[in-house]
Amino acid sequence: MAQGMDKASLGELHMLVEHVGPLHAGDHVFRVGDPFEAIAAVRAGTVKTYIIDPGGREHVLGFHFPGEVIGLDGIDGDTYPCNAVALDTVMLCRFSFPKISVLAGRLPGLQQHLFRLLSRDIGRAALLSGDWTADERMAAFLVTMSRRLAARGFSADRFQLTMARTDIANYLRLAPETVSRVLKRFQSDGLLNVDRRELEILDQARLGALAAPVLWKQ
Amino acid sequence: MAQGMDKASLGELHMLVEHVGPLHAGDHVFRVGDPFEAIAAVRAGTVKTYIIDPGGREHVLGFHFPGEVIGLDGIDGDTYPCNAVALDTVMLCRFSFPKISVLAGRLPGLQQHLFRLLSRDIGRAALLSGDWTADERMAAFLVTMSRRLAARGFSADRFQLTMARTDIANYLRLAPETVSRVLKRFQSDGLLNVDRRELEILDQARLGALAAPVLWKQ
DNA sequence: CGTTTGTTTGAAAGGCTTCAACTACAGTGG
DNA sequence: CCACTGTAGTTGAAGCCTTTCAAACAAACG
Repeated sequence: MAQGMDKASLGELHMLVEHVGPLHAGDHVFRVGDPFEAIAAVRAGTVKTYIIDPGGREHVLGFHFPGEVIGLDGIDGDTYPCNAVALDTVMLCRFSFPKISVLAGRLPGLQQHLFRLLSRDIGRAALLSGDWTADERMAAFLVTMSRRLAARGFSADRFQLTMARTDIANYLRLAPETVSRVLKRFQSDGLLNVDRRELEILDQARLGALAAPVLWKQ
Repeated sequence: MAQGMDKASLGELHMLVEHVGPLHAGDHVFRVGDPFEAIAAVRAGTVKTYIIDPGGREHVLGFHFPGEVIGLDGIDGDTYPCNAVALDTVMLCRFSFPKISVLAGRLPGLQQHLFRLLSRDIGRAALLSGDWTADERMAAFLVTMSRRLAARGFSADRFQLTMARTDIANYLRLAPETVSRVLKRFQSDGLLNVDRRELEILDQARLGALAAPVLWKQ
């Protein structure tokens, strides 16, 4: 959150940061309809955002790793439009939105940063759209996760699938059975090793090639 | 663009508006890689935004009708990430983004309006995602188009499909043949009449019911 | 009037889902 | 420590929807 801002500005930012946590698996950060008051940055753990449609089916909107921001889609409205739940042990920083919004009026750097965060999310949603094959979706999911974790200092080749297969399926708009089958085939093709929720990517190059049609924009 | 703003503010806004047009079918508003300088509001006609993937396939990102804003996704970066082309005779208002951005720092109402515009687009992209059937997609497309046109004073029941079948197909991630077949079936089911690009919705209720699973969020 | 582009129609093929059953694991209480 | 129970994950077979391929057709344009 510190880009184009001087030290004094950062000082002001610290004034409106509230540290939250630890939350445990299953704890909710916010729920649909909760009054929108703050956005939050994940400091540790994984947060899943999702909605339940009228038919009772769950749609996973995204997974959020350390360094990433949740709650941005609440800005257009006075309540959160989705649920956010911790998948493991989670630490957060809450930023009061009214306060940050006022501050943004005085700090062009902050305003621009917020504009950019919002604008970026418009594009990110496009990952899901498109009629990709199950293989392409899964590869793109794994490559994206690997990159995002690596950007935060974690291993790009070994990490945990902190979410259930069902969550992955709901995120990728696939049946859980398909997720299972694709992962198995990827393993027998030597692309990766997967044991329960432990994942090791063996061939980033080939996996990236599979994901390429989906990720060419990023 | 006038919400929570007083007359003096509106006066300032008029200072940075530039009227553009008329553009004719096939004329581009901007192209991928053009320097991002402005957002634009459609005053008349239809604008299609799209990208060409490395395989040469066109992906239609959206259609934009009078009263709607294009170019927002350029904010995160210094060039436009997509192409915008006129589908018929188009009139535009250009808003210089650097200027509007500075002004937003002084007008909290404008800043909030921009935040909301951006935030809303994050959600809108979700229309495409989801693994809906061809019928559901087409119904949602027609209902959404009808509503948006009606919101601007046009007829909700009779309007022109200003875009080609191929464009609709690329937008809905369907084959053009499927678009053709679905429209034909809708017609023989008494949902609508379609003659070339002229469309009349005969049964908004049933069409809305078909689209409901896709549109329940809006 | 011929050519090009866009649209429609038909038949076959493919990929994912659905349904059903089975397996593995974690937590619980005996 | 071990059986038990419930949840999560895996595996197999059948079915369905959309795509693909191919061709006919219509409209627009020179």
